[in-house]
Amino acid sequence: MKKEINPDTSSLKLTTARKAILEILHHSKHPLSYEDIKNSLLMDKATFYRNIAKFEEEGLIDSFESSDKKRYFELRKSPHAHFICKVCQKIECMNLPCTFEMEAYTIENVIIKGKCPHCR
Amino acid sequence: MKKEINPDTSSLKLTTARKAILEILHHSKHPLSYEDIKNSLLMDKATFYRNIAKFEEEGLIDSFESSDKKRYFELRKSPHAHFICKVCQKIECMNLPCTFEMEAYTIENVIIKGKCPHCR
DNA sequence: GACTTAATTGCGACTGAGTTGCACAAAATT
DNA sequence: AATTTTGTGCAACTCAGTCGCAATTAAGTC
Ligand SMILES: [Mn+2]
Ligand SMILES: [Mn+2]
Ligand SMILES: [Zn+2]
Ligand SMILES: [Zn+2]
Repeated sequence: MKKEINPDTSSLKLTTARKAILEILHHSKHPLSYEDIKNSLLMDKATFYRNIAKFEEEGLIDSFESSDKKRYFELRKSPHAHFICKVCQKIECMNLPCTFEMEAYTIENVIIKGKCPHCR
Repeated sequence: MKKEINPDTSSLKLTTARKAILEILHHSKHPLSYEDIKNSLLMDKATFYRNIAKFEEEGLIDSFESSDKKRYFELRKSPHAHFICKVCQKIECMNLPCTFEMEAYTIENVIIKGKCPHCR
């Protein structure tokens, strides 16, 4: 029997490396960078980034760049904005709907930067 | 007579390099990266980035990172969000107020990513 | 104007997150 | 089992941005 991550749409094999990445993202309350998790990973960083790219193509995860020049990854869930503190760099998932009146645009990602309650 | 960029708060000398950067930013309708303007600049890129850092300390300009891993700069004006198209990478200043209910947070920057009217 | 000095600059070397080429390994297909 | 496709480790690479340092320049004082 073929083991796949998303049998309906995907042709990705469910490898040890992929399971490890998805497992870690699954257990995190906020987006993570490669730096954040490299010590928990046995795979090479090229493998990590290549799998991240595949996951993103499949719509399994989302990512964005922070002000620290790193990319942050999380499993795709219901759309929500992210807050990045410019002082402590902490990233938080914000569960406010924040609708914009931008008819002609497709919004995929909202990032709010500023100072968190601790840092201001 | 002392020539300063912002006589009240700044100790920055008004050099040719600084005038050139501010002049270019002043005439742009949207944020620019170093890449965007390097051909119009005579200064070294180290000089450019060092001056950008000073301007930012002084609150003269704002910046943010796009998905293309470049930083974009613009003169500080009335607060507004930016839209970045994930397909064509075009950056637009959005003049919608978009208020969030985030009492304890200080919002300095809002970036919306998605697909622009042309690309979706 | 000429003199002084701290701020600014150009240059080249460096950094570090992310990417790529390639040969080898593991699945899947026949 | 042989072939084809997909995934992996390793090392080399890319490229926006940074840094150390010696040379230059803006601005204050005479
Ligand atoms: Mn989130
Ligand atoms: Mn703007
Ligand atoms: Zn903070
Ligand atoms: Zn577009």
